[in-house]
This record gives sequence, C-alpha cells and structure tokens, in this order.
Amino acid sequence: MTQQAGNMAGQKVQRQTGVALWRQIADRIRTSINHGDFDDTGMVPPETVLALQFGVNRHTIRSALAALAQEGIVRAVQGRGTLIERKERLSFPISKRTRFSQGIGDQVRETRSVLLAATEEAASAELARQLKIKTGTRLVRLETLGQADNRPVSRATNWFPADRFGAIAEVYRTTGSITKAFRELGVPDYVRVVTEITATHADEGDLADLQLSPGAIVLITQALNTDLDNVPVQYSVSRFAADRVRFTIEN
Amino acid sequence: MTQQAGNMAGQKVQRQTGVALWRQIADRIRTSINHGDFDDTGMVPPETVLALQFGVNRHTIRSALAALAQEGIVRAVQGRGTLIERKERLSFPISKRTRFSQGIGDQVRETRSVLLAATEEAASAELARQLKIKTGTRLVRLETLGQADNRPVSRATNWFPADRFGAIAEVYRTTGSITKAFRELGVPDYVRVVTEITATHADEGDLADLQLSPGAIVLITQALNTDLDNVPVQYSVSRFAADRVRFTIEN
DNA sequence: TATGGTTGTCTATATCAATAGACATTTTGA
DNA sequence: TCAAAATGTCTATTGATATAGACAACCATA
Repeated sequence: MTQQAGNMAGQKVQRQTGVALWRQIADRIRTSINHGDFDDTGMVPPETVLALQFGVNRHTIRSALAALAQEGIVRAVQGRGTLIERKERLSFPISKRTRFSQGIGDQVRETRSVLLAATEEAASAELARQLKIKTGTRLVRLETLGQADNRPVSRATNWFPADRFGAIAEVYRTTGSITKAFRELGVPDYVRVVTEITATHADEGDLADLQLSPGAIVLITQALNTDLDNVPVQYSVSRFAADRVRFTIEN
Repeated sequence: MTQQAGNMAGQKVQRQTGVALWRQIADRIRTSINHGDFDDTGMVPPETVLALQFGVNRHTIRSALAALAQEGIVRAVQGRGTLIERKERLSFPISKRTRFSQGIGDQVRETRSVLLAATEEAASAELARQLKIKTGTRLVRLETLGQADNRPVSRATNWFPADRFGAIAEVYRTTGSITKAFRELGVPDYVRVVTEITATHADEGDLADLQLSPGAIVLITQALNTDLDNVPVQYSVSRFAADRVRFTIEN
C-alpha cells in the first residue's frame, strides 16, 4: 500500500529512459484502475487533470488513454469523460497444493486450460537435474495457456517423464486439467515442492498468447511437482501477466 | 529454461511500442549476462554481430551497451570488445522463517540493513486490517535498505504497533537487524504468515535507493509477521531489484 | 437553452530514436 | 609488421515522441 497505490499522481514520470512517457502513464493508470482507485466514479479523471497531475502535456495523456482504449480497458466518450470498461487482477495462492483452476476458482466464473502444443524431447542437463533423472531421458513437453473467463492469464511449458506420462498430452487435451490427467495416469495426488519467482519484460510470445501490450511485465514461476512418494512428476515454467495477477504465499 | 534463456537473439525486438529499441536490447543483454550465456568468453558478442542478431543498426546496439556500461555491468575496450564487469542474482527463500540476512547469508560475504528513516503515524484502514488493530492506532514506520556486499538489494517500509515497539527505531539502528530488535523488545521469535508478490516498473525512489537504471523492474512483496501467539507484530512492503534476485518458495 | 466541462481535431515546433555510411583508433594475432 | 577485427566518432536523414495553442463537437445540467 502507501508505497505503490492510491497516490498514482504522487510519483513523477521519468524522462529520457527509453520508455515513452505515454507508455509509463498508461501503465500507471492501468494499475490504478486495477487497484480500484476510480471505482467511485467508474471513470478516469479528465485529461486536463491527469496532464496536470503527471506534469505532461494533455496530448501525451491522450496517447496513454488511446493505448488503454486499444486494450479495451477504457472507452472515451466525447463530452462525458473516459469510462472504465474492464479491470482485473487475480490472486494466485502458492502452497503445497498449488493448482491453477482451484486456486482462483472463487474469483472468476470459469477457468480453462488450452493445449497449445505437445512434443517429445530429450532431457537437458538442467531439466534432468530438476526432475532427478538422467540427461537424455525422454520427456513429454506440453505448452499450455491458462484462461479465466476467456481471458488469457498464464502461459506455461510443462515437462513430464515420458515413461510414466507418455499419454498425458491426449488425456490433457480431453480433460483440460493437469490434476485430472495425473489422476487418470495413476497419480491420485501431487504436491508442489518448490517455486521460484522472477520477473522480466514480456517477449513476443507473451504478447501474442497473453494479449499483452508491448513493454509489459511478466512474472515467471519455475515449479517442481512430485507425487506422494517424492518422485518428481512435473517441472513447469509459467509466465503470468504481472498486471493481472498477484501471488500469495500462505505458510 | 528453454523458454527464456539462450536464444537471446532468437526473438525480434518490438517496434513502436513506446519502449525504445535500445532499452529493450539492453534489458535482454542484461538478462543473458545474468543467465551466464557469455560466461565462456566473459565478453558480450561484437556490436556488429548483435546488430545482425537483433535486426537493428549498430548504433542502436551501441546505445544499449552504453546504458549497460552506465550501470557498471559492462565495459567497452576499443579494439578488444565489451567486457562483462559484474553479474549477480541472489536467491531469496520465502518461508515461515523468512529473514533477510539469514536467507541469503550463504550467498554473499556480508549483509547489512540500513535505517533510512523512522517516523510515527496513525494506522490507515488498510494497515489496520492487515495488523488486526483499530484504524488510527499509532504505528512506528521504518524505511530500511537491505544491502548485500555493499550493493543495495531491497528497500522496505515496515510498520510496527507503537505500543509494543515504540523504541524499535533506536534498537534497530544499533543492531541493524529486525530479528535482534524484536528479541530485545520481548519477541524471541516470529513467523511469516503471508507474503504477496507483485511486479511493476521502478519508480524514482527505487532508482535512487536501489541504484537502478530507468525502466527497470521491481518485485514487490507485502508480508505480515506475527509473534508465536499469532499476534501481528510487523507489516512490511519491500521492493527488490528484479534482475538481482529470485524468490524461492519451499513447501 | 445557455453554460461549463469534457473529448476530438488540427497546425506547428523541438527533441529523441533509429538508420545509414564513412572513417579513425586500438588491439590481437598470423 | 601487417591485416583483421573490434570499438570510437562524425555527418546526415527519417520517423516517433512531446509540447504548445487554438478551436470544434458533444454532453450534462442548472
């Protein structure tokens, strides 16, 4: 709080950083919308007011609002103001039993997971170390897209040992759930052993799959799941749109 | 892995996004350096090669490298190449017993925490809800800077109920540790109840305190600590330089 | 219906970002 | 010692970014 919220206009924008003012301002306004700062009116402050608050020209504000309109977040109405069309920020619990759909199930109407691609490959040294197998072991690799209310939230690359889960692609395609696929393949339950979190700028794949605006931030989790016998069953790298999610760690 | 590493040059840069090409490229090169992609030579590829890989003019590459040189990450030597001066990424474990100095103690030679400011204020509605106290209750607020090997890693704002911890500022100033300060004030141990993680762009304060370059990403944790009787003793908002840390959640 | 507040559009100007090409300077190694 | 390879510097041009001002068009409401 205090440090990041509410006082949207408190912090000045940064010039000559390689990031255009209109983009910085668009990001800040989007964050404020998601934080509920304008919920009382349902509208963004007038352009002239924003220009004064951010210390920039009104045209620069208009560029920022145009970008947000392009994303479908706001809609300008001549004579009235700029209306807020949509806001979202999901809270993702990370715990021993982290599961995509269950975790955010009470925050959205519908969650879905789409299989983008399924291939088989040999384990790299890094993957072998994580999954505690030998380098070169066959792995099934699934590229998936997590959706909440038909809006993309995360894109993930998942690796499974092929000997146990060679058929997981097909099972997943029908069930649309890792948990259910595991169950059908003889893994009744699994636990999250470790999660690593980093952040970076969105790459081209993020922009396309997550429908992000360029320059956006993605949160990256690298996670290992094991079955109840502590045998690694899944290693996954997931990329989340940073302005759509927050992670919560309960101990 | 796979998704984010190695293929630095595989993805093209994005034009007309409000983020200058030289900044995108600087961020990508920095990531590659931190990932160890150039460890064999200790140098960044030649400007002409990078220009070809990223599909931009050599002068644009030079702008990116100049920005990294400004950060002290690389140093160009005429006739030889561009040498890598520094790389680091600390791993932060987040668990029931998260503590700054203990968590990364084995990764660096020396950790220190500096008190930037200490004030007293009334609890806002948000803070009161987190700390389970009444709005308006007096709180001690500490602004601290976490350092590892004399390089700033995180800046935090901490709130403590003033009735129990009115003297924490002075104790902290002498001990340089929250854990020790708690101990002197009658709290032998404390646990991390919940941590929330989000990400955003660095603001002006981040740039100054964390010695970041403009456009950098910060990871934000909002955490609540309680004593062993489950009574909240500390609420803190910490901001980490995203390219210097990774969070690890062990279950 | 008149007025104030708001978004939309136009012109003009200055600076930044990016490309393009030429050539100098320095280091390395054959 | 010479040539190749690398960074350094300069000029020139184009498009994106940002500012500035003026005015039109539209909406709500007193």
